[in-house]
Amino acid sequence: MSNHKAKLDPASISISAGLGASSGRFAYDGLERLIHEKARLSIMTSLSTRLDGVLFPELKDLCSLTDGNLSRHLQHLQEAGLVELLKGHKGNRPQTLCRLTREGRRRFLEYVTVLENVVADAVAAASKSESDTEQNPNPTVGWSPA
Amino acid sequence: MSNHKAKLDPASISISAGLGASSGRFAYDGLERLIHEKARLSIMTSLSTRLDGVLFPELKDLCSLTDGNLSRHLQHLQEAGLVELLKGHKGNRPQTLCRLTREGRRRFLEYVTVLENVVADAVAAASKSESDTEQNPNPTVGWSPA
DNA sequence: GCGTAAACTTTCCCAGGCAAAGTGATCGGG
DNA sequence: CCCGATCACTTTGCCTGGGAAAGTTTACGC
Repeated sequence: MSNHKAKLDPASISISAGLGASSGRFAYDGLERLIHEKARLSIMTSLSTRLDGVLFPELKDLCSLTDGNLSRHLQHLQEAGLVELLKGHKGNRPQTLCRLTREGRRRFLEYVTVLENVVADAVAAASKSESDTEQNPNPTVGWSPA
Repeated sequence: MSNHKAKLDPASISISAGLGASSGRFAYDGLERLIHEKARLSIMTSLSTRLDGVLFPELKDLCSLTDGNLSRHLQHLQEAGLVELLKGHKGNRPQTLCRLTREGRRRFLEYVTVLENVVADAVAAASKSESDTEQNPNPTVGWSPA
């Protein structure tokens, strides 16, 4: 009677059994930090809808960012080669046009693919739980609370 | 210096004219930091697929996190009331069962809804650009690079 | 009983996000 | 004309908080 040392309660792994749950099933390695950050995700999404570019002030509004933060994040993205900042002037005022680079577009699309997986996982879980019992007040059998 | 050309170029603002871009179209306010953070997003998604809860070690594998980081993030989520940590023991080893609270489930679902919007925006942009010209090497007419 | 391993917790460091201040040009008013 | 306001950014600085590493406690092997 090896009450200890036993594997996990079979019930608890049965769900993932079919998948042969690999090491990091929910690790989402592809969610690179550079894009994932909320402010930058805003920027990238905005720019992806406007491949011809967006001017700094408008982008600021679209993302609801302050001047400083937008500037900073754009620098990061530029250094990483995801966006290009075309600095010109209208009249004599500076006028920066922000645009995705080809690489930026590629990386963003990659990122979004992973996001789709996250959403898919979450939605699958949500729809499954609808048919399930909501929450089991008495989890894993034979498990003793403190 | 002596360089004054005080003439506004109407062409350069024409781009944004059509949309009447609302304040924060791509701000995604609903992406709360607490959940959005990659590691925590992993945790929340994992737990959402297993409402009966997941044991610490398995969760660690699912998310590919180190002990320390998982512990830390779980604490955050617990303090915020999104997860509950049921500490018991199997044999005499400590055994922590991690589970979404009802509130956690609600908030996660909310979050995912926003994520779906992000994905939808990105996908819409991607499909649109397929039919468009890829990238215009010569943007905004009448706009002068530095 | 001593080292190793499992199952966490705690501590520390520093990247980086956000806000506030700075810059430099242009416009408006008196 | 000169002073202040405004636009379009850039720079600086603080301080959160994420991640690695070290610490702790109990159990098992030899």
